[in-house]
Amino acid sequence: MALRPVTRRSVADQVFDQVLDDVLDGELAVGEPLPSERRLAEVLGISRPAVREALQRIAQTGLVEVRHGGATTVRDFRTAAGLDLLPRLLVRTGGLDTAVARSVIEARAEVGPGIAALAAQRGGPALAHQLIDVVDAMGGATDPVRWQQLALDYWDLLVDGAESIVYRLMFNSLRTAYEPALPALGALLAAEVGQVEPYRLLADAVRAGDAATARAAAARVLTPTAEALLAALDAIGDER
Amino acid sequence: MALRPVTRRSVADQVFDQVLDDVLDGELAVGEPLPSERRLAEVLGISRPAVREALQRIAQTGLVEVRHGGATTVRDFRTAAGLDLLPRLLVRTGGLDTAVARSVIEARAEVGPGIAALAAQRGGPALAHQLIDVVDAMGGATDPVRWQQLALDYWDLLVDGAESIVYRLMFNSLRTAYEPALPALGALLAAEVGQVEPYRLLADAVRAGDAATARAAAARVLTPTAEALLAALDAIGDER
DNA sequence: ACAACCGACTGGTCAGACCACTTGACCACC
DNA sequence: GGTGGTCAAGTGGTCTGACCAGTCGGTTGT
Repeated sequence: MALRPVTRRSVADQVFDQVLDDVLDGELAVGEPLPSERRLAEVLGISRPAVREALQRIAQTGLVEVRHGGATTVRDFRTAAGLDLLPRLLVRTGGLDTAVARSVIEARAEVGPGIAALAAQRGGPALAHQLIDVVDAMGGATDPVRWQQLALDYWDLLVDGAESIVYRLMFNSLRTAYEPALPALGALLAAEVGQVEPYRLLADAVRAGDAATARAAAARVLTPTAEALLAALDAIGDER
Repeated sequence: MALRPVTRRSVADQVFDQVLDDVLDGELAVGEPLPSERRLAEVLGISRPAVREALQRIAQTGLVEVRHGGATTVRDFRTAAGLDLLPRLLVRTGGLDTAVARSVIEARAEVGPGIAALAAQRGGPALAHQLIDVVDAMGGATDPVRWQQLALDYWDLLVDGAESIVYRLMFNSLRTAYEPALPALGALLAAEVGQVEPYRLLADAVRAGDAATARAAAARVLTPTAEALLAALDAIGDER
């Protein structure tokens, strides 16, 4: 018996999603005014405070601009949106946006080594010890999803060791986008299960405080996954 | 007579800032419940809808968790916050957080070359032409702030050329944090004004589609600024 | 032609009420 | 001792209707 928590979504949540999707899909052109709060409330059959909560949250993400006395207008998300929008761009209208997914994989492969280098400079043996603990756990994992979660834990430690708030925040944003997709991705990444050596080598480089080696080792950790995922995305693209 | 635009901040805005600061400063411990909406409204002397708008916006950033029927609790921003929070972390309680600033500079120097490499692969001569236009404009600029704004425009083009939504969003977040500080930083970066050669070399590498050269050229573009800023931060740290 | 004005419309705020949900205490039962 | 039922208090969710505070565009008077 597989029970799932029931989801109860608030009215404001639904408005938030609906308007956000319309903005991202381009149904509302950039610069175009949204209907007034009163009108939205009437059309949607809800109260104005509920509409306002949704609009204020959207304004918080930077996708619309609310001006007292004037109309609320749509902004260009390519210049206005921040990394927090990534999860919503990655999975849209039910499906996975392959262009966004490619971009995530690229960024992961590009930024990861830099994090590893910083962690090697700053983490020291204490960090290496924690990393090895995770690697040992990975050695015992057989489920691909479980494996990937441990890999995320590994990177979490690495990001901590880098002692960089910017990388920490980047990682959080990427993880938020990446983690929900894990179950769906599990099968694709089954081949990687058991390949602990690259992770161990990276931990060794961290212990030695060798930034250059850590950078190279991180690349070897990330490349297989990146290639597997990009190949899978190509396959999806072909069958369409 | 130097007049500045008057700032009219809405009640909800003020509550938003106040609660956010309390969370970031750790005055509200992680896991701790916030006062109830009714209580907050009473204490602050405002209406409940105004409080709600503020809390919902904070929840949107991930810093608190609102549960129907239960208390609203504080989350750990180190694991819950995304890159959008960066501007608020960079300038806090009036001053610049030097640790955050260091991190921004580091990340900029680390991520920039990757963007340049992608742009070289994908941008081609068309992008290079646009870049050269900006470089020419930089050649005529004498004001440090103006110079830095042109440099941002240059990077904006490069990010466009990289055709990566993730880098685009990262850049937006970093720019949002960086740009407001520009006037204050202007003087520190005066020495860089006129050094257009690195920018021109990078544009050439983009025209040639040479990713490796572009990567190296980007490093040469970024390093002087990074070193100047880090030195300035050291000076600030010393005088305290 | 121009400036001042004014009305219609927009977002901002308030008050008070009721609904939906969580929590914890208490109690009856097995 | 553990189970489940019940209930009250407190919390967030929503609604209504009103008024305040800005913006905008047309009208009016010069």
